[in-house]
Amino acid sequence: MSRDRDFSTIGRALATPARSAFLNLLMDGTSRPAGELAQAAGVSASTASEHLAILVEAGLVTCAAQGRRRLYRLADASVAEALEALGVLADPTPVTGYRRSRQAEHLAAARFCYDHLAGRLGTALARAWVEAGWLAGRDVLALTTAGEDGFRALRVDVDGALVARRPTTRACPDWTERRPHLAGALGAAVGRRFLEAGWVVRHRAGRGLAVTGPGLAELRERWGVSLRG
Amino acid sequence: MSRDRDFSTIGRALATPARSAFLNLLMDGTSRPAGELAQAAGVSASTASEHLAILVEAGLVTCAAQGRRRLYRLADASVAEALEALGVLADPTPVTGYRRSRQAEHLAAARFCYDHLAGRLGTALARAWVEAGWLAGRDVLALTTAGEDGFRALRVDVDGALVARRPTTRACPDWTERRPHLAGALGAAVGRRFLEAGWVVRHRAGRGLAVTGPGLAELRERWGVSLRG
DNA sequence: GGGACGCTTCGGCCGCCGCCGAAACGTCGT
DNA sequence: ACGACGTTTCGGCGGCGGCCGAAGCGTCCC
Repeated sequence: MSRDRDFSTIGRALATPARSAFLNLLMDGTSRPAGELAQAAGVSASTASEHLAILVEAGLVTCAAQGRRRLYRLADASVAEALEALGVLADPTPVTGYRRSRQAEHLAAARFCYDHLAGRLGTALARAWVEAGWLAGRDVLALTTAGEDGFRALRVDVDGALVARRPTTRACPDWTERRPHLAGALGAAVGRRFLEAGWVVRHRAGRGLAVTGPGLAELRERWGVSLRG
Repeated sequence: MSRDRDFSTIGRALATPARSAFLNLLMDGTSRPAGELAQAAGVSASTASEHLAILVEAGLVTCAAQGRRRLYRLADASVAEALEALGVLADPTPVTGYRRSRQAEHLAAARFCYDHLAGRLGTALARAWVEAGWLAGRDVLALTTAGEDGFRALRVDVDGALVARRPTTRACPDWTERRPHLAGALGAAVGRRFLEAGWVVRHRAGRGLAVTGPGLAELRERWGVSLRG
């Protein structure tokens, strides 16, 4: 069975709560220093370092030195996709402590899922773009010709997304909402454009996104998108 | 971070070569007794029983008693999808022994990927159906209106696939070919139809498919599909 | 250059887990 | 009813791996 895949090595890499926590923290596509990951996961710096080495060894995470810090991030979009698929199977971890609620609410509103918009913002946009005829297939989110023009008008790099090596569009299951949001090369291009235009801003330390005033008004006017829970 | 997913429990479930081998054996959607899995993975019956209990506990496989035997199978299509996504990251296990070559060749030609056709057969069909205009998007495989009629003419249950809870179509990365094959509700409907019509037959003990004479001729005539490597 | 800082490496401890054989349990066939 | 068979449970062994503190290494800052 030379076609068999070895799930055990990757499985081992995922198999501890600390490493799972690290991956969750990195799933928004950000780069984070080892110390921050250690503190967030509640392990000592030395333990975190060992865990991170294992994740790098497994090819799930890459490390970039920046001065005396080392920044870790997911290795690849395919890693994020695999973790998303696994997340569909995994139960959400129980809420620990009441301080989480505001934070969780914040994340549910708008966040990045590796390189594309997720949360209520991501799913609402996907829904709106399907209704506008820009994307076809409620659960497929295929780009239509109308969508090509529409996204171009938003100054999203549609042409780059059309010739990218990975699929132009992909429906990514949103863990907090029940609906998919837009991923794939176009999803990433949309995310870049939203950041570049300042419609969303990455939250400093946290994982969420702030939606700026003009962006929020634009969203509500054009697509009837509301971020109310 | 109540949105976090616990990858560690599922990771543990995947984290041994024996359990990885079991999942590989079950990825074609078949149900297999514990003893067969034990023998295939090269562990004792008692060890296999423990491993299978762990996989059941993790929700990855289910167990159905049949007489004095117990048949194990993947729990769900979402499990197969997650394993596919993980398989993209995982290296293929090294070929062990030359006897594998015929077997591997056999699997590369045609096999089931949980509930849909894969291997050269699956990817060639997907390509042909894109060229025929039945599916749109080389890497998306969205169903077109022409495709609805076409698949109906093949007596594939298109309408069931259109209203299924899961996406109608999904592009599933084929590990042996470089191209995607058709998955999702329609992929499963196509697989059922091919079995029902006798165009393909599940191989007795192995994981491959036999393509029957009439089916093969039909494939070649209608879609120019060849199974030659 | 000296000290603070971030990270990794090392050594040692402890617990978990994979492995097996033997025994128990339930089912099938005669 | 009895033995054969498939599977699970149990007990015990051995090794891997997660955890930490201390020490080592490189970088930044005054």
